[in-house]
Amino acid sequence: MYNKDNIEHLSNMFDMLGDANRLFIVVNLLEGKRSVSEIVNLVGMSQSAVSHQLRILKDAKILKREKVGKAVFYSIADNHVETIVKNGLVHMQHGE
Amino acid sequence: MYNKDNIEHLSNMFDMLGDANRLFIVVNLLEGKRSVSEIVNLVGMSQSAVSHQLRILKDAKILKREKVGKAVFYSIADNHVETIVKNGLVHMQHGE
DNA sequence: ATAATATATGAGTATTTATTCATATGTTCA
DNA sequence: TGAACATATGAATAAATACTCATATATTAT
Repeated sequence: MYNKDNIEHLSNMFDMLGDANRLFIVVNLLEGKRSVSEIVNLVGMSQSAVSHQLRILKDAKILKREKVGKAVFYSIADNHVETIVKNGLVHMQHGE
Repeated sequence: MYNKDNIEHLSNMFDMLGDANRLFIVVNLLEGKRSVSEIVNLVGMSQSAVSHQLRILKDAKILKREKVGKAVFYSIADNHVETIVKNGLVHMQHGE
């Protein structure tokens, strides 16, 4: 049977991806890092709301943060996240 | 870029799996169908709480329901769900 | 028909969560 | 230094959520 810690960890990850706005952000970051303002434009939420969500995603280690001048870039933290999201998308596209 | 409907659909799915108790139920069902009372014993929640969550999972088409006598069996609805959960577990087990 | 067992459900409640609004912080440029 | 820009943050609020408790429904057995 499966390790309960793994399950809890995985459920946290799914929980982070279980919000359409957050998932939309993460999916867009599959193509590479983006600044906060780029993300704001893509997702169509307020700057504040985006910033709050980015903090949540960073704290959960779904995203990582990198500051360049006055801009801040976010990108996907590791390839586990990337794979899980990509796998999910593949399954969505194949009907049902 | 990715279809917004797919993303929303996928986020719903992640949302369903984003609760440790629900994910624990689903993971246990990877091994096959289980009755409600079996699930109650496995997960250690009250019968009522389990029943509520099973209904949520069934409505979200994560699980399907099958009645046999006075027992009700739940099982994973389709192999998309199965694959997403299994992939997730694999990634959890390989460190991070 | 009644009791026993299995599951479901509705109401109520407490907690979590996502947003907004206002403002703070940090950085570059004039 | 001060204005302009980019991002972050705290408080407040509204909505969603996961329980519990009590009870309903359905099935089987006596």
